[in-house]
Amino acid sequence: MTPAPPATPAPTPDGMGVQPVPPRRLAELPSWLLSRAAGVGAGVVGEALAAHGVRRHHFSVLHALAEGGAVSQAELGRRLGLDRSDLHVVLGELEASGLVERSPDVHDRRRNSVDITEPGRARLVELDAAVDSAQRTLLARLDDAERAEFRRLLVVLLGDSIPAPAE
Amino acid sequence: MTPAPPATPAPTPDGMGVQPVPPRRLAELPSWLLSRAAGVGAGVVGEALAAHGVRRHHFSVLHALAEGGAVSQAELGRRLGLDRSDLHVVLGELEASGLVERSPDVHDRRRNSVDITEPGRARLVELDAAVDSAQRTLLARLDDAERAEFRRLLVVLLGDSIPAPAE
DNA sequence: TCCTGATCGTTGGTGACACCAACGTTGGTG
DNA sequence: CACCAACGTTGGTGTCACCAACGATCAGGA
Repeated sequence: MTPAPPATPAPTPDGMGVQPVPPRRLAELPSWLLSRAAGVGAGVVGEALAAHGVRRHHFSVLHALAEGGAVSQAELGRRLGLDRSDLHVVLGELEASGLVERSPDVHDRRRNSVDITEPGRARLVELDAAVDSAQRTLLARLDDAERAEFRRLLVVLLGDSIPAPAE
Repeated sequence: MTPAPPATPAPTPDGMGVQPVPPRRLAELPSWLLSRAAGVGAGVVGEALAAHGVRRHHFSVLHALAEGGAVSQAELGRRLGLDRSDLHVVLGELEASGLVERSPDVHDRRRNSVDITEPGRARLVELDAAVDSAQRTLLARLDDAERAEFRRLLVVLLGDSIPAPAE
């Protein structure tokens, strides 16, 4: 297929506005498309969250705590696929904002028990709405059936590499 | 929707090996799944390329040049959705490796005409093989029909936001 | 009991990638 | 000529992923 058109012999004044076309080979690569789509997704979601003063990791942490209750930092990192060191910073910021609480674990003094606060839950409600809106923006070009199938394929593709790609 | 299951009352000894489970809410978010999948893709592709001494941007640039012929740096950036400044670095590395050539544009002295070299084309053959292999790894859990549909959905989702999400 | 190894939180660093601001140079236009 | 746009370049910021090391703590076996 594609007998390889001998490279645009067209003059292509280079600067003009035919609109930029990526190399065909890249536009066919699943990994490239995936990276682009993820970039768009991170953009719209990040923007939506930034309007409420948080980043994506903060949102993830708040949800993990809201759903799973108080856990240690290490366990939190395991569930979200986040490195302990990165989590340390995120938790510091969340704690400074009063959205989470860190308290020493009475059963194991190595651990910090982290939990979401009431202000954290309140903030999470706003964030959820913003993120849902961002999802709609992201998936705007897909109909309902396509959205469902898209999500299904992503889940299948990821398989057990959720949440931590690292072995 | 989602009447909010009252948070796992299960004790969950926290440290134990049930395998980390991300919050349900996140596992349903298309943007989150997308980000994860893109991370996995970037991982396998990046690893494959690193074995040949290049990163993903180098691969993109080489392909753009191989398909489109010599172009200016700015036009290259437009086609690939890369910032001029980032491209500057990438081109410097590629030129140092002898895979591309920069020469002043005779018709417009502002521009550099960038083209791929013969060693560049040779390297690209290796890179293509490695990247194809990485795609197979990435899509291993999807059958042929699913892979086609997955790619189609990505293209539809991206719409005209290829290659530059930035307006 | 003591020793050993694993886990915890913390600190500090690296690399890839996206994006932005500014500069001097050059081209095109009024 | 004066002006603005585009070019390549330099230098910076922010997000995210990942890694190495430290002291403190816990659990298990000798």
